Amino acid sequence: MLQLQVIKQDPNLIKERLAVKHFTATGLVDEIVSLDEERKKLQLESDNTLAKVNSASKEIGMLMAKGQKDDAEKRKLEVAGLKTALQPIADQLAATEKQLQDKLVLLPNLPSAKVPPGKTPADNVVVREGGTIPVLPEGSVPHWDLIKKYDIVDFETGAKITGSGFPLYKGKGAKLQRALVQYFLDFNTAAGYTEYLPPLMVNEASAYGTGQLPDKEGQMYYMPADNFYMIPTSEVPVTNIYRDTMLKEAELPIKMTAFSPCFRREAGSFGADVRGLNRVHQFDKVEIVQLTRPDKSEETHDAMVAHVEQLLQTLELPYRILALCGGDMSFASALTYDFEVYSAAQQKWLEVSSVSNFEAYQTNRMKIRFKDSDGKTKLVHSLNGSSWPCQGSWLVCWRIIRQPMASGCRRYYILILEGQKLIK
RNA sequence: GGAGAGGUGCCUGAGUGGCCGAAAGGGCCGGUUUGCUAAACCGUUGUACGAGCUUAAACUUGUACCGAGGGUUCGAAUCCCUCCCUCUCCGCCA
Repeated sequence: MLQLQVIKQDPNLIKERLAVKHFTATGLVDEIVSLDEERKKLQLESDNTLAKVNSASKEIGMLMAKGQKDDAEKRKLEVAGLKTALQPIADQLAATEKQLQDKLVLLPNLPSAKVPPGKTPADNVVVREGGTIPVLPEGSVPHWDLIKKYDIVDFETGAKITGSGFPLYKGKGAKLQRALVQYFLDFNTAAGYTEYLPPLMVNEASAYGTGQLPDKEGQMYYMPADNFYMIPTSEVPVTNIYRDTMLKEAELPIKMTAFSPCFRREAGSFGADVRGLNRVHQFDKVEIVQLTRPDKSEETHDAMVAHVEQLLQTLELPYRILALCGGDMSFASALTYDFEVYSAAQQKWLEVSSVSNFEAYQTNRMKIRFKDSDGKTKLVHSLNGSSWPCQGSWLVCWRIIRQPMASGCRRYYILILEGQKLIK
């Protein structure tokens, strides 16, 4: 969430910036400012009363020690009076704090200055393109048909075991999946990211920390018996590693990568978008996360975009990078670049990765801070990006099967054995 | 799931109702001493939200925080309740 300090500094600027995201409830900002004023007044009142209670209690202790029981009893009555008077103030203070908090979490992150204006995906701006769009031979079919033909992903059996949207990888399909995970993780660790294998369920505090709660509650699988959520991305457990932590400046930047299956209910999705592996309830993903100094997050974002771009280049996929416009960005993001790969068979661009800078929005919730060289405590910035969602792998799969570089398949198996770079 | 022992500051660890935001040791940082290093000695060393002063910082000051949340009490790290976590033993175990 946004820092209260920042909002108070220039409420009008906040309103202007939020307008870029087409966030219209700017009355919220005013409410927050006045709730905070209210909170301060109540706190002052409450603190002053408590101070009186504390000093009276100390006196009572001393009077008791001296044996002056009657005086002590008198003071006790006084304290009782103070506490009665305090009760409504304390209640009001707690209510005001809660209201303030509830309003604060409703404000999305401010878009960075780099965010292009616009409302819909059509307004996103292409930043760069790379690779060559292949010309498919006559009679080419999309991946969901190829998968069937080669019997490497079995949706029907997945649906039988669990339900629709839970693919069952089989034989070479399973092996390719494993090989790609290895390849992407190795690619990331070679760039200095520390590898993690996180828990696949998280508690409420973690889901709240990265902003999935309360925003995305209905989109996560929930285990009521233990109050756990299945992770929708490893960003959640990985970013939460440092929740409530005071970092040393020298520890920054922190670069983490993790593979995990991801679970999403995708409630409300339907139609062509959900065909094949385009959108499923369980998919595998390798994620990169960085925690940086605030003044470094912009260049870190560029570096992470370049990193994912290189990865796509090694796969020789036709890609483009989009700067998401204000209206298409996610709630918590300040700047998002999407990667799309062109599927010649589906004849459309498919999102394969998304690299976002959250600035202090997530870390403010999670209280991930560091001491700067001037001794000031500051929030770090958090960024993350997917370096591989399932779609990407199956576009690769398409290449392996359709293109003459059929040896590529073997190439990935070599990767499993050697754990090394992509061999050309 | 049952029984027991625990959870205190950066770390170890003391603290069973007031003088405890918290002993002691270690670490860290600053200083003195010193060819250098080490050692020794002195000092400092939490977070959050307020108030005062201030351009600001520094500083002074209030409140809260000893796993989390409630309760008892004039007063809680300390007593009671619930929950979470760690360790030991027993049970269960696809």
